[in-house]
Amino acid sequence: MTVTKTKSPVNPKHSKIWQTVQAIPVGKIASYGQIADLAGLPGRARLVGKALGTAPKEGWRGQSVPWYRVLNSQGKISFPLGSENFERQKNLLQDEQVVVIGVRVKLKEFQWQPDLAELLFVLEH
DNA sequence: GCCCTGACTCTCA
DNA sequence: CTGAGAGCCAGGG
Repeated sequence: MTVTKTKSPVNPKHSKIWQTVQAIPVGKIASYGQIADLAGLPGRARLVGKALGTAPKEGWRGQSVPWYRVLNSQGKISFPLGSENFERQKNLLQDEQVVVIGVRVKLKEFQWQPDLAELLFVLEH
């Protein structure tokens, strides 16, 4: 039969990224590149940023997408200092006991290091 | 299809 | 630490 042109409202790569981001535990953070790798999209860190920007505010599959737990590879917030988004992200992180010094977080202490179980969970989705 | 832009990252100075 | 340059890829004009 003719394939009815169902307009896909959701970019599959984006939803895959959202799911991966949802696996980040409370109080932990991950980098764009790290999420890209876990989502099976190595080298597409920039895509992660774009995906988070279009993430449904209502959440995905019944869960909110914790976009604020994603920072750049240096552990720094990727929004211009002083912007609304910058403040919003910083506040949300601090609400979860993540220490933000200036524009940065100490990766040594807060970067998410998924164990095998968490890894498999993400890969299945 | 070309050109520019961006919530990125890595390397080198 | 800062900055420049080069990869990188998806979107929009």
